[in-house]
Amino acid sequence: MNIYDIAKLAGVSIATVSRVVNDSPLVSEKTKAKVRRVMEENNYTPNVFARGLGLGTMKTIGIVCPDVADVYMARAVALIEKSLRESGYDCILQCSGKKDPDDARAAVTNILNKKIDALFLIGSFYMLEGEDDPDTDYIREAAKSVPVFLVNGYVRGENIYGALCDDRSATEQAVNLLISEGRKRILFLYNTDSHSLREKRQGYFDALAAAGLPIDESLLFFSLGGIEGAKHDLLLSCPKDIDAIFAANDRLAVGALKYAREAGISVPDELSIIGYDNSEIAVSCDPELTSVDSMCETLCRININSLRSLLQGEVPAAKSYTKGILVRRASTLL
Amino acid sequence: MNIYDIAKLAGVSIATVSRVVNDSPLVSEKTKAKVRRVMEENNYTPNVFARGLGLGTMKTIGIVCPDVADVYMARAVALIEKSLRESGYDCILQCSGKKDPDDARAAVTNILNKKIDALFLIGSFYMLEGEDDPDTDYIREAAKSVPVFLVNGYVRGENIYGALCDDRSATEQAVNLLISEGRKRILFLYNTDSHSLREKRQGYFDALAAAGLPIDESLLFFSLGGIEGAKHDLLLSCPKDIDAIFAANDRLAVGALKYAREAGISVPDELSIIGYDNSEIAVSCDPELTSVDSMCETLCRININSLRSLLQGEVPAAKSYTKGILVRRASTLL
DNA sequence: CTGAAAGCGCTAACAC
DNA sequence: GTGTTAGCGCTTTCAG
Repeated sequence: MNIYDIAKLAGVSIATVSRVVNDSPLVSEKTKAKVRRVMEENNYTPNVFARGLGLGTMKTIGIVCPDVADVYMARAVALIEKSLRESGYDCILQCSGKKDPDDARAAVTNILNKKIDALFLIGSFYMLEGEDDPDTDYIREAAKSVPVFLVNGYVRGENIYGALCDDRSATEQAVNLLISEGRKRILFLYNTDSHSLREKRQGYFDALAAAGLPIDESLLFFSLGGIEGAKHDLLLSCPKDIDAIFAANDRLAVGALKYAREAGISVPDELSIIGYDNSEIAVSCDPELTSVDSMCETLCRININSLRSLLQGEVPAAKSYTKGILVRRASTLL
Repeated sequence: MNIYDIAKLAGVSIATVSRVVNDSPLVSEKTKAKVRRVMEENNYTPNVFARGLGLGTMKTIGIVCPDVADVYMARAVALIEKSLRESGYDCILQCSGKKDPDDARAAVTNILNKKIDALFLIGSFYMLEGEDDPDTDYIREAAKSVPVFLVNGYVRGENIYGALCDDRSATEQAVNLLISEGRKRILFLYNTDSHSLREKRQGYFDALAAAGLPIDESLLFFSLGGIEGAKHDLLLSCPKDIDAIFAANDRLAVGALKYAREAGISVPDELSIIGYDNSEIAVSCDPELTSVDSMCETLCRININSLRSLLQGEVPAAKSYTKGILVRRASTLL
């Protein structure tokens, strides 16, 4: 059932049917009604490919992220998908993997071929070494064909928009809290090297410096493998004299909590722990963990609004910030 | 830059270019190389819409689920996306919402218009009252145009495939464990009414019956609102004489754990708790919870394999089962 | 307000 | 091996 069939059945030309489909004001209400009836009777829907060919768009947006199974990204995808669907867009999702930046490039190249109308990149992973890193040139390249939106990231370039959580100051704030509780030997626990991580580390340094505390490289603790991995690694080689842990994500923080339990260290009396992301596992554990909310939804929303502005011919800000919020729970003292 | 441009630049006809694009054996290696070079120099990629129009497919598969922000579905989407990408398919994702079955219908209708090559439905939500529920007719309707695959679900019909976790027997097994530990007043804690839930409830009844324990309607405890909600509701009105809780998902189980902590009930000494889904929060809490692994990945994989078989002209089984696995941890006694 | 006809860029049957 | 050409189903001038 195509536009010709409908035209024939309705006794009009295909041009008229097309106009009805697109709700053009150039058609009389009468013929509109007639054509609509025929379309419904045959439950006709226009062929999206043909439509795409003619129009050059199928109203889809591309979402690329390292891994949807990650709760943070899943939340972002869910929100973006929902919002953009309300504006009539479908979403093509592509997970690019968490390791190799080259895979990111391949993913972007691939999804661009789908002639999407906009591209969302989720996670600071795509930011690499900073806003001007030449390794992100593929993003600038992509931006030549569609607007690109970074959720918790920004890359300088024409037609590129991004929103960032100020991880640096949020971390500084979190570490300040620990310091204000009298903590002096604060472990920085992390498991990746992303832009976001570097910002957190810097915030950690900032807080220490402001308090006149020494920066001790041995307090930067790297551990892969999630909850179990962190627990295991800490049991193996955590410096014994620490009195607090700032973890770059909640999974690590829970691992730290389990380490403390197993090592017979009481939390928060002997050891304070702060996590990051304010995810469900931060409230599943016991004691519940203080955690920094990295404002995933807010970042998504900023980008979505930028896209909406763009569609209306307005020019949105290229780069926006939001503050992380420290959500305080039992595992810090005060 | 289209096929005509490339043809001109390479000094061949568009047919030849098309053949090169599709790696047809009918072209000499020499001209193939020449055309390829021109394509690369201009980094030409064929227009997917035109291709779709001619071929009737753009090699995309549709994934519909109630909510990707849910960890279970996120895992499923991640796996399906990854596997099918390896086979050259892109994925369109659409979240249909968790409440209204009509939204599911709308989502399916919408995504079908995209001329997808297959449809995945994630979650037993879509199964409604059973395999033959007329309210799932829209799925049978969809199956007339593309094969439909249900992850943890099945609907009887031509061209419909599904894989289910045997939630009934897994639950029975879990409740049996509780009974074998001497528990007699076992609360059944739940928050939805899906096919899967009904199976769990039945498994719960089975275990009680087999052990000669009475079925007490007051032990069926409904609670919305996740961890906090469950804790709150239990504090308010949990029967005082229970000695175990079987929770239909880990979130509820953790809520139960928090309830016990707050009510001063020791786990597992006075109260055993078993969760469902074997998710990360079941190992974030303390004590870690025994939980049933509902085999999300396995169910996805079965469906993916069915699709692959179908593409090769084989006829896969319409309905498959997998067993849930009881993962035992500290919160049960033995 | 409506219709005729020229694309949109590609595939595939058919010639050579 | 390669080229010609007729669609695929829709949008959009351009006429009327």
